[in-house]
Amino acid sequence: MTLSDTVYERLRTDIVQGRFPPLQPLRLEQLKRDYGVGFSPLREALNRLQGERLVVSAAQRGFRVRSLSVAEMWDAVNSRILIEAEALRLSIDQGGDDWEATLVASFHALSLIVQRLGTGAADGADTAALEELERRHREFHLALISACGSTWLLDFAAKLNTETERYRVLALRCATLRRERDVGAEHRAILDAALARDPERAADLLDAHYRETGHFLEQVLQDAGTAAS
Amino acid sequence: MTLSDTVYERLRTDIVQGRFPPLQPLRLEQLKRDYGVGFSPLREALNRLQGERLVVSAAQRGFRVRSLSVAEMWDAVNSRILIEAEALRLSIDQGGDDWEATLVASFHALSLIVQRLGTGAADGADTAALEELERRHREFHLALISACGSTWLLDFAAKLNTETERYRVLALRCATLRRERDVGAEHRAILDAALARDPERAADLLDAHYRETGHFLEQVLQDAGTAAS
DNA sequence: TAAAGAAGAAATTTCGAAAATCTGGACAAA
DNA sequence: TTTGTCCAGATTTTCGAAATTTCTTCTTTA
Repeated sequence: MTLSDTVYERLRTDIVQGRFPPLQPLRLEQLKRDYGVGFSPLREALNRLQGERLVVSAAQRGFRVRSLSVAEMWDAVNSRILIEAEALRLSIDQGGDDWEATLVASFHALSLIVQRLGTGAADGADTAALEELERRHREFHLALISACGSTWLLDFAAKLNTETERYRVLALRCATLRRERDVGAEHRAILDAALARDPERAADLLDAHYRETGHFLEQVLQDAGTAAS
Repeated sequence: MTLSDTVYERLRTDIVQGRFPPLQPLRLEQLKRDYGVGFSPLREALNRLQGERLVVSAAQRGFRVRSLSVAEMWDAVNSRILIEAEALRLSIDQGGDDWEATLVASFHALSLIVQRLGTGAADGADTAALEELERRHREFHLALISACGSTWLLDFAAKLNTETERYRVLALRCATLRRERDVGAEHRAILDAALARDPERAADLLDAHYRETGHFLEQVLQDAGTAAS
């Protein structure tokens, strides 16, 4: 693990977590001090983040955090539906026993932490638990498509996941309203369809799941926007 | 335009054109001499190329050109079909007069150079003309999907295009057999379906076009493989 | 002979200084 | 007032040396 890799991951999470506001210039001198590294690993990390579309750069003008908007959120959500629905169909077609095993396991791990958070401490307070929730959520959705056999689709899905994660984090920050629908039930339905080897039903459920999440995020962002203005 | 950008583009074309054999380590000292630049712009360019999956890297072990294989080619082709077919449907739905204009224009430009190459000089000799053909071919396919309104789909399509270009270049290098089918007619059929605003027919034709190209590339690669062994 | 280890060579990675470029403001000219 | 130019400070970008790690080769040992 090189310094570049470390800085890359730290910058990545800091951007996804919204530590740097969108469109804010990322000053190298400041990052140098904050992360305690030289220019080289910083610039290498930023160049990689550009490929993931987390930052944008203009020649001689350095790097900025990429913007956020409702329109861009829907672009990411729709693209994600297209790619993950197909990857899920392929996984259902090609996945073996080991795939089913990791699928059930990751769903169970997700259910456990959802239950714990639902019954346990106050919501929003325990950031560590929320990060663990996000991690297991990502693991479950990754497990669904992990047997698709396409490195490109998995690559694209990962990029779109981090992109949409930026919006989920933002929603958690400024969400006063609670989520009405039962996301756990949606996950279970997708799992059931996958285990039943029904590609079309599974893909449709995944589509609806992401679309619902998109509507939820849109509502939160708009409420936050009007509340802020 | 910074030095990093220049080096990035040069490395990119050199890799796509097959100047560096797949899996060969890219020695920084040698690249430094070849391109006449320091370490910094080189490493920045390589980090960006990693995001496009043209090179791979291992910690403390530098960069290598990514491998080529028939299986990976089909992965890229199938992913490309999924993404560009959807982008084409969206373009047909949302494209205006200006879209149709650039579409017709880019098709015409492509037809011109195809005609010139067909009747003109010996095939394979004029590399400049072949590069221009490749450029216009890319322009036409980009024009088809340019009105889709999704930055993510356009981004993915661009990456997959350069990936498949690696195989097209390879095929041009070692192809002794000539291509039987009329690619120009396929392009015209796609153009007609797009102008007729028939999304399903256009998507199906695009699908068949890329699939056919995939079969062609597979055959060339296998022939080259058996001929070499 | 095979395996393990050490020394030397080669390559990558990182750092900070230096060069190149941009930004904003002061000042002059129209 | 507006427009254009030039300078100083700030910032990005590039370079080559130094530090770190990996690879190679030779030697030793069982």
